[in-house]
Amino acid sequence: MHVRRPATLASLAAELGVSRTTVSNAYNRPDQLSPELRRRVLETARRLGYPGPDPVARSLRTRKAGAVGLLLTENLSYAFRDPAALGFLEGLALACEGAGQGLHLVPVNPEREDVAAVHRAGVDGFVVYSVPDDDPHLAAVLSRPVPTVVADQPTVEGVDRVGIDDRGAIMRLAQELISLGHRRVGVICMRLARDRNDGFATVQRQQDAHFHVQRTRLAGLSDAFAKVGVDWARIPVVERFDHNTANGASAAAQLLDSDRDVTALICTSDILALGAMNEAKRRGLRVPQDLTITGFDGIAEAERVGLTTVRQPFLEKGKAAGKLLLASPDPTRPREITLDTELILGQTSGAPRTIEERWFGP
Amino acid sequence: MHVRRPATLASLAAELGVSRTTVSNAYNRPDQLSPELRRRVLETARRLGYPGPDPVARSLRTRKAGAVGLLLTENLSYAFRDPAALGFLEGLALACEGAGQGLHLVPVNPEREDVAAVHRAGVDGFVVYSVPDDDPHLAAVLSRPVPTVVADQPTVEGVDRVGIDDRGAIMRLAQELISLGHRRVGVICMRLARDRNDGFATVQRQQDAHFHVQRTRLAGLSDAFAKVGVDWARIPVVERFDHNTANGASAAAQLLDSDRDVTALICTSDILALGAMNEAKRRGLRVPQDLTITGFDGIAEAERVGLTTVRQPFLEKGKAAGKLLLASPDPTRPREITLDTELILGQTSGAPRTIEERWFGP
DNA sequence: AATTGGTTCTGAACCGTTACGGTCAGCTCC
DNA sequence: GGAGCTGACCGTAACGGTTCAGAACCAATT
Repeated sequence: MHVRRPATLASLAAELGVSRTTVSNAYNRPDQLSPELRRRVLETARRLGYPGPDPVARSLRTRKAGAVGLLLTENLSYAFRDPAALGFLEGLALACEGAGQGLHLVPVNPEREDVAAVHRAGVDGFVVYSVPDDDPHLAAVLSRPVPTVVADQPTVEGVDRVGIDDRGAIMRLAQELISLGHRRVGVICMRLARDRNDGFATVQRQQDAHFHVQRTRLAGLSDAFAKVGVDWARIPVVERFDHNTANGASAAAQLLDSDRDVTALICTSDILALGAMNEAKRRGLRVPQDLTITGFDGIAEAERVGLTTVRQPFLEKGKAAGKLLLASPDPTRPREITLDTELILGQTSGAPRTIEERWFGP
Repeated sequence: MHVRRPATLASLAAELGVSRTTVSNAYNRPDQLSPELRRRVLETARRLGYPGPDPVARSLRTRKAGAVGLLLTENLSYAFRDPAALGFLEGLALACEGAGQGLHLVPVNPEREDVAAVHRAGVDGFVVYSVPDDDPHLAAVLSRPVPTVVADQPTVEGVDRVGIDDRGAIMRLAQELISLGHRRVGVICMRLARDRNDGFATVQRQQDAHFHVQRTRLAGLSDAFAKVGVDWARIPVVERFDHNTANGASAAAQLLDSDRDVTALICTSDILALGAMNEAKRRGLRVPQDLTITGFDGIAEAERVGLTTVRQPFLEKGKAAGKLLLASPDPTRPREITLDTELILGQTSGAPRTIEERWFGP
C-alpha cells in the first residue's frame, strides 16, 4: 500500500516549477492557463497523489463552506423516526441538493448541553427545526454570524421563518368537532418543555410551553372551545414526553380512566392519535361511534386508516426553509413563509352519542 | 439591527492588548489563563460581537472537521423514503452523535456527474452506502486522503467495509422454498446498473450488475437453484429501476403474464415484495396457497403483513459503519464487519400447489 | 515605432486560527 | 541564596488555499 503523501498545492507547484496560482487555476479556472500546462499539472497531481485543493482551506479563503447546518432538538436519530421531521428533512435535502449544497446534521446530545458542536460546524447557514425557545443550541446558532431560518418556531428578530398557521388549522378542526356536538373532550399532546412530564398538564404549563407548535395548537383549541362557552381549565390535557404510538395509547388510557364521558380525543399529532386508536380498540370502543379521535400532520399511515386530521405540507416546509436560506444574500428583510394546511375529515370523527345512547345503547 | 462586525480573534486580541494565543486559550484551554483575564476576554468578545473562533479556520489548523461525509447513490431524498437506507442512516447518525461528530450529507446530482461536491465537503472521513461499482463519486471519495468505510458494497482495497452475507442469506431462503417444492419461480430485483432497464434482465446483465447487493443476491439464488438442477437461465428475472411498491406490482404483473405457472415470486427487497403482494391480491391469487412471495430486508411493514423474508440489521449496519470510521486512527489494517441475518418464515410462503390442484382445485 | 489588446503566468497579500516552544516573574525548598 | 518549579502569557510559524493587480510576451493595429 502506498502511504498518502501530504502533497499540497504548493508542493505540486514547486515540483512543476510554476506558481501556486497556476496550479489553483488548473483546478478552478481552466481558461486561465494553456490546455497543455493544465494537462501537465493534473498529470503531475495524479503522479504525486495530490487529491486536489483542500476543501477546508478553500472554505477559509472563499468564506463558503458549501453546506447548510441543520439543528434538531432531539437526537439526530429522532428525525429519522418521526414522519413529520422526516418529511421536513427530505424537503430540505431536496433544496440543498438542488443548490449543490451539503446538509450538515449537527450532533446534539440532549443530555449534555454541548453547544460546542454548533460552534464547530463549518456551514454557511443554519436551519433550526422545532427546538424549544430556551434551547441553548438555538442561542448558539443565533450567535453565529450566518443566515438562519427557523421552522415551526416562533419568529426570532431578524431571522427568516417558515411554518404553518398551527392555531388557525387546529381551530378549524376544533370547530368541526364542536359543530358535531362535542363539548366534553380530552387532549393529548407532545412534550411541552424540556423537562419530562408524562401526565396531565396544567393550564399554566400549557401557556408556558417552550415548544411553540404545541403551545400554539393548545391555545387554538382553548380559543375555539372558549367561543362556545367551554371552560378550558376543565378540559384534561395529557402530555407525553416521547413521541410514539405507545405513548399515544397510554395517554388515551390515562384520559379515559380519568373521565369516561369524554366524547372525543384531540391529539396534537397523528402518531399520538394512532396510539389512541389502538387503546380505543383495546377497550372495545368503536371509533367514531363511541369515541371521536383526531390527529394532526397528515402522515401516510393516518391517511391509510382514515384519520380525521390536519394535513400539513412537511416536504414543502423543508424545501421552503432550504430555499429561503440559500436564496438570501439580502439580510435586511427577514421573511416569513406560512404554508397552507388542509382539514381532512376522515372516518374517525362523528357526532357524539347522547347520554342516553351512551347508557342505553343507540 | 446591528450589522455583524467582522471581529476576529486577532482584532479581539488587539483590543484587549493581549496575544492571539491568549484569546484562543480563553475559548479552548481555560486552564491556561487566569479566570479574571478569561472573563475579560469573553466580555469583550460579547461587546464586539465576536462569535468565537471561526470553525473553518480552526478546522484548517487542527486538521479536524468534526464531521463525517455520507455518500449515497441516489438523490439525497431517496434515502429518506427507503426503509433500509433510512435505518442505515439512523444507525450512522447515532454513531456520529455518540462521537460528537456531524453528519454531512453529500449532495449528489445523479443527472450531472458532479463530483465536485465530494471534493468540496469538509469532512474527516466518508461513509459510502450502496453505490454502484463504477460510480464516479465513489472514485472521487477514494481519491480523498481521508478514511472511508463502504457499506453494502464490494470490498475496496484498503477500505473498511460493513455488510451482510447477502449470498448466504438468500441461499437459505431459496433452500427453504426449494424444500417446499418450488422449482418454477420468478425473481424481481432492483436496478442492476446505472442505466434504466425496466424489464427482464439477461443472465449476462445479472452477472455484470454494478450494484453489489443485487448482483450477489441473484448469484446466491442462481447457485441455490443450480444445486437442485434448475437451469437458472430459464428463471425469469425482472428488473425495476425505481424502488417502490408500484414497481413491485408492475414487475409481478410482467412476470405472471409471461409465465402463469410460476409458483413463487422471490423479490430482492421487501418493498418490491409488498408491491408484488398487491398485484397478487388484485389478480385474486391467494398467498401463499396460489403463490408464494418472499422479500428481503425485514422492514416493519413486512413484519406487519407476515412476509417471508430475510431480516437484516440496518440500524446496526449504520452504527457499525460509523464506529468503524470514527474509531480508526489505524489505517494499516482494513477491517470488514459482516452482520448476521435472520430468515423469517412468515405467512406468505408455502408449498406450491400441484399441477392437478392448479387446474382442478384442491 | 509606438500603441493596443490578449493570453499566460507570477508575487504577494490574505483568510482566521492553533501548535509549539519559548519568556519571565514569583515562589518553594534545602 | 541559588536551583528548580509553576502559572501566566507571548511570538512565530504554519495550516492550504484564492485572489488581484500586474509582468512578460507576442501579434496585430495605427
